[in-house]
Amino acid sequence: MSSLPDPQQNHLLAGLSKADFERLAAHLELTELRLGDMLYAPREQLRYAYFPITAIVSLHYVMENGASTEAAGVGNEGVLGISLFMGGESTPSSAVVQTAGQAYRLSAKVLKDEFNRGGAMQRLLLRYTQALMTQMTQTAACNRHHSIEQQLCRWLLLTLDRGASRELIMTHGLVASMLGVRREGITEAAGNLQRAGIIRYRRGHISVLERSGLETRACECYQVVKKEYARLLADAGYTRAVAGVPA
Amino acid sequence: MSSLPDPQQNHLLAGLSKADFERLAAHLELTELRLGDMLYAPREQLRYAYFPITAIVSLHYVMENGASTEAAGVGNEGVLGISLFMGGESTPSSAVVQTAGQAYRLSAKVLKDEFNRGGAMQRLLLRYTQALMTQMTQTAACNRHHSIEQQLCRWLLLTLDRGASRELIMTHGLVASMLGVRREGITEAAGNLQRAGIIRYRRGHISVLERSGLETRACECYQVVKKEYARLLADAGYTRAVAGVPA
DNA sequence: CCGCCTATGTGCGCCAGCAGACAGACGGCG
DNA sequence: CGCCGTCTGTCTGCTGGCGCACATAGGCGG
Repeated sequence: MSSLPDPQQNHLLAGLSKADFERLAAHLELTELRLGDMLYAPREQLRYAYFPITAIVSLHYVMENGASTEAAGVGNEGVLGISLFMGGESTPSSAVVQTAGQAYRLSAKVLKDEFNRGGAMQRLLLRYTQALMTQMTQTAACNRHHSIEQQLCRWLLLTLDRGASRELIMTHGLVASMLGVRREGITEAAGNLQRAGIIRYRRGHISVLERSGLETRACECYQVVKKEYARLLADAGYTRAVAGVPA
Repeated sequence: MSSLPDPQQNHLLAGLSKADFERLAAHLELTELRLGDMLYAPREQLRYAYFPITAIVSLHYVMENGASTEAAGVGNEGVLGISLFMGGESTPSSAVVQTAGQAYRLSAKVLKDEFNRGGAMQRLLLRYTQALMTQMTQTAACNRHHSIEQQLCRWLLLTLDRGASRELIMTHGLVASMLGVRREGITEAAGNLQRAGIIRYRRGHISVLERSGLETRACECYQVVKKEYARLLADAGYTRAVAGVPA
């Protein structure tokens, strides 16, 4: 049998003391998340919280006419199932797997009990939630004011920061549905980036060749979100994981 | 001397038990918020939390080039200063008074202490925060997909729900900066609504004549946000205050 | 009552991104 | 190896909202 991944590759779990972590460890169940899986449907009562290890999940809202937009993404820096401890138990938005991979899950009850102890886990979860709110605010502003190319760069950078490999398994159409734009818009923006030598792609794969090029072309939103995650989760191993955060 | 407004006009304060409320009451200070006051600047350490009574405050992000967008608004259903108990102590966005009025404020320390008691106040504040996140998500989606007129309708409705009078003290330019669009865009949308008899306005004032007209023209985002507030804050007097929430 | 500041109306030209329609190309599978 | 579904490239409009530049009009302060 293959060895299990270290749960502490998830920054929130890594931010716990040995004692806190071990209390939870026995309850963690490894799950494989496949591309496109819907972890939470709108208004559905949550049964588990998920701590991604290599998977990346997108929180997004789907409108009545089918159009959708991502409000935030969650990778190994965070957790899915905020509403369990916030008290709502569900949300109007859904959570869909954007990059297949592994995650540890915890039953709703265990997470809530741990939160209600009021210790380190509560503190980490709340700080993480605040970081998530920053990301949502920034997404709202970015949707309003920035070009598709800028947003694509921001999105790729955030995805890389979540520990994805340089080669994303991702079609233009899928990226488009994340950003809430047309597939053709992504094809065009990606074409520009490829011509500039910043990325390369082929049918369902996008490889980042020059991260710095993305940073140049991304809007300020990327840095704002990144810095805020670093500030709020400094003690959760985030700055260690994401190198080069300026003071 | 004039009598002070009842702090429990704020739904969060109204959701507390007598004992909980009275513990806080002694610390509440009435403040007058003037149009345009900046309660919190970006990255500034917060000193007070504010519980609006008649004032309405906008949480928004200002970009480097000066463009801005509101991510959410806060009125008597909520509180300003989330980051105090979430742990960040500040945010990258700012809080600016959108409708002048009164609010009670509480020092950062008192709020944090109360939150850390882990009682009803904690529960209310967290549920409120989740509602705020819903609003942010919806704003992100709305910014992407809906027309200026739809957004204007949504915005007016949310403002009315916060207990504003039918006559808002508000210029087109101010509304435009909230929604993050051009002033001319608001002039045009407002012109349409006025021609349809739904609103009337004159230099710096907007009166709502026919609320139902706004509801017809608003996008789904309004209902989603409204229902989610009602669901999450049912015990905070929200459903009492906002009549007609469908099951 | 006058003057001035600020809000509102409106008319450009412009462009990003939309909608829809294909053509071609890749690549997994039988 | 060949097929076919899916992904990508590219057209042709079209339109909502932008940026800019004014004209006009309220209404407050003096």
